[in-house]
Amino acid sequence: MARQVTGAARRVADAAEVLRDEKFNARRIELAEAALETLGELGFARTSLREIAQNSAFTHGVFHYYFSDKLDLICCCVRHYKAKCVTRYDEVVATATSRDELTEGFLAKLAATLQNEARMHRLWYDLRSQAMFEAAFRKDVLEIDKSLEAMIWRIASRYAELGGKRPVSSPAALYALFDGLFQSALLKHLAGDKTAIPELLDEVRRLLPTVC
Amino acid sequence: MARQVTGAARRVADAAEVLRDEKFNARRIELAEAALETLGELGFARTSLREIAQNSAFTHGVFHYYFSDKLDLICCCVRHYKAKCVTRYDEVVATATSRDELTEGFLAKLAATLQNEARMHRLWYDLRSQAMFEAAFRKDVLEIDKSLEAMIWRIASRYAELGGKRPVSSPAALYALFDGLFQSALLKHLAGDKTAIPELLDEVRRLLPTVC
DNA sequence: CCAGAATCTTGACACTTGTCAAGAACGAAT
DNA sequence: ATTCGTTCTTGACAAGTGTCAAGATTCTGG
Repeated sequence: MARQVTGAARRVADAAEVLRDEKFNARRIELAEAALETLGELGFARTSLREIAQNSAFTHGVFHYYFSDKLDLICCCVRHYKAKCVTRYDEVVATATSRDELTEGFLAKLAATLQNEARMHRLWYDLRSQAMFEAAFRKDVLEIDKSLEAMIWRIASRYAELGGKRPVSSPAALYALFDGLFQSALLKHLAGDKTAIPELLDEVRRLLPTVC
Repeated sequence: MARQVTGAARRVADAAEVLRDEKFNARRIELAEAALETLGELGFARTSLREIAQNSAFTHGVFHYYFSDKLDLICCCVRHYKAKCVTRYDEVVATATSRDELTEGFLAKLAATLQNEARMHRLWYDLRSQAMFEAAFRKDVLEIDKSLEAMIWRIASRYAELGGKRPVSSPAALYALFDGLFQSALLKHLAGDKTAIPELLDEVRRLLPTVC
């Protein structure tokens, strides 16, 4: 009987703890999201915790309550960023019923991303470069890179399938190609080059049928 | 007569000034080279002028005598880095007399670069990312990117020529592909992945005949 | 309603940063 | 040898950094 009571109490306590953990985690993500704003604006090198706090509804002390240090915060940002990114094209892949439809859906999303989320993406490239110096970032970055590669591979596979073919190169090479093109277009776009986006689209439109 | 004297004096003075300028510039490059050491070690975000000075034979004040500010120094570093980089494969292109020879020469240089100059190259990717945030870097970075694209194109053209073919894709796409592969391999290599280099070589060996 | 825990604010700390200026050391022309 | 312009060193400055701890505030279970 006593054991049952303690068992029940334990369960209640556990549930409470889970709830607290969830709340804690939700807050972490809120903070990470706020941090991503400033990081996307200034880049890793120029972003300080106080700057992040000032551009958000929080005070700089809160960040140390929820994160052990700055790296911890930024790792959380990177991980959170991932979840948003890697499913970007999945709807297009799922709904397209022809090669043309897939192409146009892909290109449209590509252009929109470059246009509207340039800051988030330059941050991604920044952090991926940081991972070459800072070991703490590597695990997460490599994982995201893998997810992005898989994402591109899903598009290419579907595209090939719709044409009754198979992709002619490896997932790694395909990802390298598209990522390289995107990165280059992003830089040009940020530099004010109006032709960057249409040229990327042309290039991809030309490339797709030759690689899949 | 007086005019001739002043003319001669002017010429002497000019020569002296040119000499001083050259010396000044040589010093700038020395300093830039020293800075590149530390930048390659720590990355842009973590490198301070004092750190650069401490890892070199100079004191931190000298840098302000030769450069107007930190950005000026780093721009000089980037520009200097370029000169070293863009001719890396030219000898191979010039001397190879068959597709195999070109392939093996290219792959050997690729592997050596990844092995021995990883720090310089991660710095390049770091600075290219910085250019997405800092407008002052963009001009130089875009220019270097163009030079690297041309370098890759020279290899591909020669490779195609040796097989009596023509490259099947644009210079931009080819550069994106190889740069993307290199960047990914570099990150894996720095993360301690022993297979990164051989896998890159395999990939490139497989790719070359299909793109040219 | 109240005690104790969770959450948040504030201000301080030790340290690093880029920049600059005063002057020392040096070199070359007179 | 002296003088003058170049080159370099040193030390200081203000601003900004991550981190932390003491206390205020808010939330919550009893």
